[in-house]
Amino acid sequence: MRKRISLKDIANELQVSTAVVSYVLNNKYEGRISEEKAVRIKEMAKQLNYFPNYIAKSLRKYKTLTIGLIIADISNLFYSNIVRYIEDESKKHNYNVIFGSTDESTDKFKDLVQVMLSRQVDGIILAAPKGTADTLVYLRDHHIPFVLIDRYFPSVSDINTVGINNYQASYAVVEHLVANGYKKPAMVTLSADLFHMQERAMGFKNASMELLEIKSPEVIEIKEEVLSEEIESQMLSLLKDGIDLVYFSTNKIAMEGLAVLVKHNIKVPEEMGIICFDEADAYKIFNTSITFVKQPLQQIGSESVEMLISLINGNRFAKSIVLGTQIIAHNSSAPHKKSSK
Amino acid sequence: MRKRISLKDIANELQVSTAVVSYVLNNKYEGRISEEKAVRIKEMAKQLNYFPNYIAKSLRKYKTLTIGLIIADISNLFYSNIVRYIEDESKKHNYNVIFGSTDESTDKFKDLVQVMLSRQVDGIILAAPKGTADTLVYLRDHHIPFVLIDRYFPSVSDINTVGINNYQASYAVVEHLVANGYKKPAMVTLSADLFHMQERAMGFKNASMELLEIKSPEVIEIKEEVLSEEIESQMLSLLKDGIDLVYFSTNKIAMEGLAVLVKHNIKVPEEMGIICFDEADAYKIFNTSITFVKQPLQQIGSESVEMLISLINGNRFAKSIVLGTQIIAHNSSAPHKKSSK
DNA sequence: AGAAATTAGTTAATCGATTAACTGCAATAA
DNA sequence: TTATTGCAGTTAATCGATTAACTAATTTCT
Repeated sequence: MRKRISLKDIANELQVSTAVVSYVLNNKYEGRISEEKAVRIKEMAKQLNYFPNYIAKSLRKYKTLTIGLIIADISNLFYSNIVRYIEDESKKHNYNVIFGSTDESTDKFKDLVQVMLSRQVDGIILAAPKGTADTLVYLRDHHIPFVLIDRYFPSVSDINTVGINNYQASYAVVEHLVANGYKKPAMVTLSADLFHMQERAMGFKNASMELLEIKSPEVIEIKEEVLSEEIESQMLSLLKDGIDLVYFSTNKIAMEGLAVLVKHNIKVPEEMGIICFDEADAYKIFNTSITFVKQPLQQIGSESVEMLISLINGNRFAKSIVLGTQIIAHNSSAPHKKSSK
Repeated sequence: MRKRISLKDIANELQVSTAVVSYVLNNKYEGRISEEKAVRIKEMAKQLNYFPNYIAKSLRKYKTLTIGLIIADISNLFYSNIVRYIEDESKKHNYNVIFGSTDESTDKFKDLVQVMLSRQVDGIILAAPKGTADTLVYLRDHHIPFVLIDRYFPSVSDINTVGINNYQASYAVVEHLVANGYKKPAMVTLSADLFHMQERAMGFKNASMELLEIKSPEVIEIKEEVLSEEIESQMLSLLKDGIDLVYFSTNKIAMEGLAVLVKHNIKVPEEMGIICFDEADAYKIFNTSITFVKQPLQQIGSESVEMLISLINGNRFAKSIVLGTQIIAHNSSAPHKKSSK
């Protein structure tokens, strides 16, 4: 089948040992091998179309130049974007990426970690699902380089993370909507098992209480599995209750929620203001331009790769990077009709 | 750092050779090793938390259980969906996926192929960009298992492909629009370097000529780099020219095109009917439900993996799988006002 | 009883590349 | 002249797992 050229082939061809060939092709031959021979070896390598066997290299060097990437779902817009940035940054450092999706399943996650380790990845970037603190502790205690992205596990100390300040992001959303005259906002979110989602909700709640003096801010939690069935009635009842702006906590929820507005021909922002978490190309086909919270996806990607590589290279200092978010204001949260200066 | 348990550790612990341990843990010990010893080895393996080193396994067995996946862009909806199906199917067969994006660049593609080969992937699933026929020939002639998806290279024979009939898909689009009373359709597509895109356009052209007796069917080609700038004027001039339906040839174009319709408040389908290629979750936030051509993404994913694995396992018969598409009819191409029975 | 077969293992080469430690030889220094 | 240094390589162990070929003891068959 596939008979690739090995160091030995080059060595045989030129009647030298494999050692010289290895030295030369790795440019570690100064003061060892004559320039003349080095040149001939390089030429022969090119002529035979030699490419090193990374598997053999890896076995010997204990480095695979491979990063494991574990996310919730590669087909999810948010992740596929981050993944692209991680891919690009990894390539810059000559690393490859092997990935897997958890679908937020603890079991799948643990399997994936084990698979990655069996394949001797040099490190792992992961968005861990709930209930996996023990795995993170295991990785940490075994000094396996990893970076937690997007998520937080406050119960696990001394780990490396890259993410955003979800509390603050939501707080800023409320500040924005208050500034634009909205008085009765609601948040629609997924049933919050994950800490960062809880933070996102807390930011909204606290800001609503503090800035709008709402005693019990409206936060609707919907289970992911029944999202598309339940969101319609929930949205309609929010409208009936006089909610003047809805804040969707993720892209996916936003799509479903906006679909309800379209279906019932609810005017945005006149009847209901809208703010979404995360950017989407698709927002532009909605009839009103959408205000959204923009996460620095590229930075999350590049910082996490850099951090991981620094860990791989022996850095032992736990570090958390918290990146800022931006509110990109558009018409869906434009100054409210009922507002008055 | 990371000191993983090896076969040797288990062997030392039990004062046996590594061979027995290997035999036992691979369940190849019937008639070789006593059941009693086998049990003790398995227990010890569990106790020491042994996991095999796949790098060593790979080097020895010439199999990495890894599939290389090369696509245009992982952050593109179409690919991220396919990738997810490929991931799932691969996992079923105990394969892992290592991937890379080409951005339709010939150089990046060739680099990626070389990287994959250096990493000794067992096979490659690829959506090759234009100008890479030579690489495909190289792979074919070196008997490196690979499956071409989505794209076609008619100049390269005897290769394995999984895709759809683009010509037919477009032809069916025209049949549909004719049945609904549209008379003057246009197609908006990307500048067509790629054969499958040319096919998509040809299907539209020929069907328009044959079914609508249009002498020179309107096919607007836009370069990807200037898509968002140019599409607006193009769409408006189509409207002015009395075009009654626009057929977008990809998801990305559709998003941009629909955005123009929203911006100018053009009524769909009254002023202009719409048909898109490919599904998108986001269509539901458009003010009219969208008619689209549905590709069998899951099948493309699973068939390509199965085909690749069959090649890896020694199958040498070139095979092309052409999957059917469906038109999912919605309001954006509903019977036209000017139409009459 | 002696040959053949079965059982229960061991030995050692191998996959491809790396690299510490060594060998000769020539040139330079003391 | 002898010792030291530099040059140009080679040798062989190693990474971890696999597996063909072997050994040695016991059992079965005729």
